Amino acid sequence: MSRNNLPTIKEIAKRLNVSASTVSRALHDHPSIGLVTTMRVHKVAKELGYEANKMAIYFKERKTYTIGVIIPDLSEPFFSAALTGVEDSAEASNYNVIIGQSLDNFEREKKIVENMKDHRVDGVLVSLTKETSTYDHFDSLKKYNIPVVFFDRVPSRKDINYVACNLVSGMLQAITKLVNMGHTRIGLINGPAKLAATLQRLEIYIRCLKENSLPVDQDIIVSTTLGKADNLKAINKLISLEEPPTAVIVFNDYVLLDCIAAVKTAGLVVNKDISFISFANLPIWEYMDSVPLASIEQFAYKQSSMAAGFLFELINNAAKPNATELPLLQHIIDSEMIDYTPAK
Amino acid sequence: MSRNNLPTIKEIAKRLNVSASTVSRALHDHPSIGLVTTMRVHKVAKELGYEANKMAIYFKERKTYTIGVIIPDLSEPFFSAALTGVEDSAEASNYNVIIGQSLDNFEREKKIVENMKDHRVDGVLVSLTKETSTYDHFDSLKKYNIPVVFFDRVPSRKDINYVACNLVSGMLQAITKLVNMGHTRIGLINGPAKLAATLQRLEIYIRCLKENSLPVDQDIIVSTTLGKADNLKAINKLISLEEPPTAVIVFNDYVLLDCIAAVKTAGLVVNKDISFISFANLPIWEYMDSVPLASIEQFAYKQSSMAAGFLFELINNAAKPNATELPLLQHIIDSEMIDYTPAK
DNA sequence: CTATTTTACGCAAACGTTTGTGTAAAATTC
DNA sequence: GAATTTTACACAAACGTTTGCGTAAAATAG
Repeated sequence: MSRNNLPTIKEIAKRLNVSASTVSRALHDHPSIGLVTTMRVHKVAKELGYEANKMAIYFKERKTYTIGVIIPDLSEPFFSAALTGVEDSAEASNYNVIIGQSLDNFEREKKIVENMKDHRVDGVLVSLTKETSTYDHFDSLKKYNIPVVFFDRVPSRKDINYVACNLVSGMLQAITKLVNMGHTRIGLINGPAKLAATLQRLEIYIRCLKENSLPVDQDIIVSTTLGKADNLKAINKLISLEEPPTAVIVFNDYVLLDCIAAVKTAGLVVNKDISFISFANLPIWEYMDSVPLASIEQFAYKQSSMAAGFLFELINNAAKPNATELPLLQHIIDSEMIDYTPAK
Repeated sequence: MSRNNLPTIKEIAKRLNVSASTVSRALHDHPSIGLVTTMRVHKVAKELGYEANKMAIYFKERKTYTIGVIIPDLSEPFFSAALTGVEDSAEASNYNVIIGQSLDNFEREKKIVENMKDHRVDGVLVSLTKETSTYDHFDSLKKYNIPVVFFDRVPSRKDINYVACNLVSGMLQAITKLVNMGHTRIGLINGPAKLAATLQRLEIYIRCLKENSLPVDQDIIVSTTLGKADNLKAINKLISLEEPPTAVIVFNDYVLLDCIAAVKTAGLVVNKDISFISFANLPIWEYMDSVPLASIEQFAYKQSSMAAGFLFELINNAAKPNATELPLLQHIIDSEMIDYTPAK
C-alpha cells in the first residue's frame, strides 16, 4: 500500500515487449526508433499516465534544480521581498527554492549551509547574519561545486560573488536635501559596531557631511544594539542634548519607529522640531502620520533577483563541458532616496 | 573540471580492495563486518572526507525529505509568519521547505503544485488562493502519495486535512466589547464575495449581533475587493450615511489602513467618532497613532506549524509498512481578540 | 545476387547507495 | 577428524532514467 506504483519506463517496456532504452528514446522521439514503435510507446505511456520521474533524472544528472536561500529573518519586509525576488528569478529558470532563516544566529547559519549541502542544492544565495565574520562554512561548498552568491549583507572579502547596495548615493541625496532645507546639525543613530552596515553608514555619513561642508560632531553620533530599550536610549540622548540635532539619520525603520514614539513622548513634533531620514525596510510609511522626511531605498527585490541571476550564470557555466572559471560576479546597486515630504 | 569528484563508497572500496557493500556496512558498523575492516574503512573514509550522497539515498528511498509550502503572498506578515512556522516545524523533523507564492492566482497555484509534484516533495502545505474553487490539482497529488494539509485558507470540503481558524470566538469577544462600550450600530466592511473568509465573517457578524440583541442593518454592511480605491469607497459610503455606524468590523488590517486614512480626511477622529475592529495581520499597530480598538488574532504561526505537524504525521504514517489509512487530521484554532484600547 | 549501408532495436553501464542471498574460510562442536 | 556453525565478506539487484555501443534484419547499391 505504501509502495508507490507509478508507471515507469520499464513498465511500458514490459507491456510492449521492447527494451527500456527503446521506450526512453521513443518518448523523446529519437530518430533511431521506428515510427510505429514510437507511436505505440506514446500510446501506452498516455494510457498509463506515465510521467518521467524527475528525481531519477536529476540524480543521474547530479543536479537538483533547487537553490537555497539563507536570510536572517522573513518577518522583515526587506527579506521577504528579497525572497520573492529570488523565487521569481528561480521560477523563470525552472528552479526551486528552499529556504532557511538564520535568525541572525551564526550557528544556525552554519547548520543551514550544512543542510543545503546535504540536499545538494545547485547553488546558494546568502544574506549574512549579523554575527557572521568567518566564512569557512561557505568555502566548504566549493568542494561540492555549489556556487554561492551573497546579497545585501555581504562578507568583507573580495573573492566572492555578490550583489550589494551602495549607500553613498542615497545618503548623499538625503543629507544634501537636509542641508538644502536649512539643517546644519544632523545626527546619526547608528547600529551595532559589529555590522558592516554600521561602519559603512558612519563613513558615508562623515563623508557626506564633509561634502556639504558641515562639521562632524561626535556628540550627535550615537548607536543602538537595535533593541527597543536601546533605541529609546539613543534618541533620548540626542534630544536631551543642550543643542540637539534638528535632523537625524537613523539606522533603519524599526529604530525609527521607536524614535518617533520617544520624540512624541517628549512633546516634540516630527518634521518640525526634529526630522528623520531612515533606511527603507517598511512599506507602511504612507499610512503613518509621523514619517521620515525621506527613506533610503535599498532595493531588496532587485538585489536578490540579480544575485539569483548571477547564481544561475555560475550554475550554467559549471554545467558546460568546457567550463572555464568564471570571473567573479559582483555588482553594486545604487541606493536611492525616496522622498516622503508631504506635498504642500 | 565540471565533473564533481567527491569520494564515493566505490572509491573507498577500490582503495581497500573490498566490495562496496562491505564499505557501506562498515560505515554503518554492521556486525557482519570484521572489526579490522570496519576500522580501515572508517579511516579511509575520514582521510578522503567521505560523506554519503544523500540524494542517492533519498532516490533509493523514494523520498526527498522536502515539503512544499504554497502561500498567496509573502509580503503579508501573516504568511511570512506562517512560513516561519512551517520552517521551524520542518527543521525539527529534518525536512526542507520549498516555497511557492501563488500571488492569489489560480493558474500559478496549479503550476506550483505541478512543479512540486515533479520535485516529488514528500508533502504539501497550502493556503489557498482567493480564486481557488476547484481542487483537482490537489487531488492529483494522491496518485503520487503526496499528502496535502491546508491551513488558514482551506477548501470548503470535508474530506481534507486542515488547520483553520475559527473567527467566532474572536469576533464574539470583539462585538461584545463594542456593545459593552455602548455601541449599538456596528458596521461591517467585508471582502470579496468569492472568499470563504468573507462569507464566514458575514455569518459570524450576523450571529454575534443577534447574540447581543442588535438588529442587522444591510445599510451598514458593505464590501470591498481589497483594492485601495474600493476600500476608500466602502468606508466613505459608511461614514456618509445619514446614520453612520459608530463602530465597524473591517475585513483586514490593510483595508483598515485605508479606512483610517479616509476617516481622517473626512475630519473624523478614530476611536472617538468611529471605532474599528480588524483582523490581525500587521504587527505595527503599536507604533500607529490611530489604531483599531482591537484586532482578531488568527495565529498564523500556530496554524501553519500545526499543519506541518499534521503533514509529518501523514508522511510518517505512509512510510510505515503496515500503513493503514489515517483518519482525517483536522483542527480548528480559536481566534482571539487582542485589545488595543490605550490604557488610560 | 553479393556487398554495403541503413534502420531499428537490445544490451549494459552509469549515477551512489542499500540489502538479500550466497559462500568460502575459520571456528566450533561432538 | 568429520559435521556443523559462525564469521566475514562478495555478488548482484534495486531505485528510474539515459546513452554509447553492438548487431540482426531490412533496404539499397552496384
